[in-house]
Amino acid sequence: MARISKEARVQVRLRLLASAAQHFAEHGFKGANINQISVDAGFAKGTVYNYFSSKEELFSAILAVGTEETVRRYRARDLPDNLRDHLQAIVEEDVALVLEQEAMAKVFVRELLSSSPTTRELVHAGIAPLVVLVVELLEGSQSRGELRQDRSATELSTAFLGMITMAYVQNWSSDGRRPTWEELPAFVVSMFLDGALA
Amino acid sequence: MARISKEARVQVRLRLLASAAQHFAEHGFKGANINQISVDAGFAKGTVYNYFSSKEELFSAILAVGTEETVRRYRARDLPDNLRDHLQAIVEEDVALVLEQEAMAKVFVRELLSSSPTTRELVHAGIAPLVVLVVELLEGSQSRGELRQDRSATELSTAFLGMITMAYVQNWSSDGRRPTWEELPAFVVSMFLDGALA
Amino acid sequence: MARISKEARVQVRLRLLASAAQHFAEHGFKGANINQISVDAGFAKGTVYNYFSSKEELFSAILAVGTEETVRRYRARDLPDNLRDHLQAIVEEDVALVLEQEAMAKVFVRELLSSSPTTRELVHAGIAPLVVLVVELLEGSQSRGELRQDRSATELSTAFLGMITMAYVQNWSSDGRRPTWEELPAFVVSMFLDGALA
Amino acid sequence: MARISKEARVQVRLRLLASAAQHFAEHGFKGANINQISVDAGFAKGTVYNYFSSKEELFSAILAVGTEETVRRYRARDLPDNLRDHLQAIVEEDVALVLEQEAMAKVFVRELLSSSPTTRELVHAGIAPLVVLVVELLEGSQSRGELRQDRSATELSTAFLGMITMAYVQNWSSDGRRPTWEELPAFVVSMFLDGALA
DNA sequence: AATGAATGAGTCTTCATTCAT
DNA sequence: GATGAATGAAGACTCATTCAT
Repeated sequence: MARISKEARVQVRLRLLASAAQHFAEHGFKGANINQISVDAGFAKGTVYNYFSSKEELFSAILAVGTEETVRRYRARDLPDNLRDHLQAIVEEDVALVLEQEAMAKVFVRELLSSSPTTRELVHAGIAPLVVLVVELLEGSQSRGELRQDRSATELSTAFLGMITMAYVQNWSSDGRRPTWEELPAFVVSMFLDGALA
Repeated sequence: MARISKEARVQVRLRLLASAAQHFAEHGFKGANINQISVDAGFAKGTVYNYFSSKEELFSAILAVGTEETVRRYRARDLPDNLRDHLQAIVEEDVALVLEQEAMAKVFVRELLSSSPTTRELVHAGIAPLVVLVVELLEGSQSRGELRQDRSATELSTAFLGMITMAYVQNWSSDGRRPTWEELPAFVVSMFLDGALA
Repeated sequence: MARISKEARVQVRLRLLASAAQHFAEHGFKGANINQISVDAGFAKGTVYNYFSSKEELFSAILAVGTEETVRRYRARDLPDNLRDHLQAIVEEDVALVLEQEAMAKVFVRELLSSSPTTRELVHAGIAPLVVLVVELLEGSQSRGELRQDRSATELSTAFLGMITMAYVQNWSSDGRRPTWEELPAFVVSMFLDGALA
Repeated sequence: MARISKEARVQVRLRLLASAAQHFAEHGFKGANINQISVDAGFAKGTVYNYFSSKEELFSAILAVGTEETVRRYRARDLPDNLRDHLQAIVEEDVALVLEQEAMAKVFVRELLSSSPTTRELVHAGIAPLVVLVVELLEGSQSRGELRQDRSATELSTAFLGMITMAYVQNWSSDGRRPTWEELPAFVVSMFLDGALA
């Protein structure tokens, strides 16, 4: 019974994580209710504790999912040697993932300002893969003279990721009106590279 | 200890608001502790309730401060007829205010994603003055052909304000390393108008 | 200024007592709010404490009013030598007083079952004058052979006062429909003396 | 400690109700302490909330017990066709029940004057079965010409039930001296039917 | 492994009481 | 003497966590 059991265990874990992400996204860490998370995942109150030893651990598990998958999917694509296409591919893959895991994405944004050092580190660790990828990309471009040099690649990446994040927030806050998820990648990349000037 | 002057009452209120902003910013609405807010303001735990009838009302009072002051200070300045200077003035004044009221600013950012409709409305109402100002400015510029026309002024303002917000978050998260508060306005405006390309 | 001052003090005290009776009657001892009592009496929060040293003392002062006045008014009347008329006079005077001090009367009834020994004693002391009067009256009647002898005058008085009390409760609970205050004395006395049989 | 039997759950509920009745009877609704109720029932302070969602609901549950059982027991008896015996049977059964559920009975009496409309309605609903029974009995007697006709059956029932209630109060207040529980039914019925006259 | 009853620390809120003005 | 700001004990209620079944 081992294998099936193991597989089943993973499935239960995923259901719990999905439910938890939903609650943490909507109510914050303190406001989320562990028992309700369990119930909404289709189990009884205590069941979370068979998979996570505490609320903190459950929360960490969500942040641990992170942006690795975004990077993996981006790398799996075959792209022309062109910064604009690469950046757009990144945003496209991130949007795709955010749409799949909307709740988890919201948790990240929500906890960006958390005071708890632990939480902050988890958030930073979670988005690190994406940050590293973008910084490397921009550094390469800078060294080829394609990008402005008055700002470090790190600063530029902050602006880029900031624009992505705020586009998400805007979309969530406006119930998905503008920019829509489809046009979001092109919009963000264009604003980032070309600026607003005519 | 009765019959303190009206002025004294206002001062107490401000101390409570400042303490509350700090706590809400650090721990979120649910995580903030009313008693601790009162104690950290230098009073006994029950004292908040002499000034605010509930945690909700205290929270609302913070968000009600809003961005009116930013707009007011911006309008008080005498600026050349130049989009770049106007945008930079806005960011400068906003940064100045954020530095004065850092905790309150964090509360806004933190609650952007709150699920409670009430909270979300309060946040939107709080930043409305700034949004209106920026949209008007960009619309004027668009009509003079200075800005790209493929995006609405509203979308462009989202990008602009998003970059400001994320620059704040970045600064807070990195303990003020880069971009520093001083160079932040020029950085944001340049990225917004000129883009990252060389 | 002494005399006027003294008079004024008494008036203030009475207003506070009246307001307090209202609150104690409606919400019970624990449920009554001292500050509200003061405000409803037309003063500021703390003012009660210039007249009563604690909630307990204020409460006691109400119960101390008692039934002396009922007895006094009854004795002031010139009545034929007839048990029925005497009993009816007692009820009439008590009803008159209850109508004047409805709130205080309700406090008595409400606290009949209070567990606090102090309160219970106060209630008993308050109604003692009336109990004594009725018992004496019934004893005299018994000694003249007018009343049944199988029950002590004390037991009979319990029945009599109980019927009065419950008639009040009934009247209050039914918003004064039946029995009305006017017909109440005759009804109670007749039920007590004659019974329900045809 | 999960999955206790249904029966066990009912037992816990009863223990909580008994403890609650005690507290509400002694201190009134506002004065009763939920935590203490739970502790005195032998549980931790929060346990009440696993069975009742609020203090109000717990209180209602007590009043909901009502006088149905008294009526049921009375109807189960085989009685001669005689008003006096029927009335006495009612009081006997009510006394029996009051002795079993003394605390709950006190709650009823205590809350008769409560200002909260909800509470008052609950009390009235609780005693309704008994009121209906007595009124029907008296109406039948009146139609057979056994009872005085100058008062409605409803008014007469008020007097009867009022005498019962006050006999209880008297007994509780005097620590059970007179009338004793045993002689109470005969006393009340005799006073009600025959009056005090010799 | 899942359940859900029990626990008890923790939090919002009320309010009797004090006392500076 | 009146005021009402400040206090802090107390209490209703929540919920993360434990653990017997």
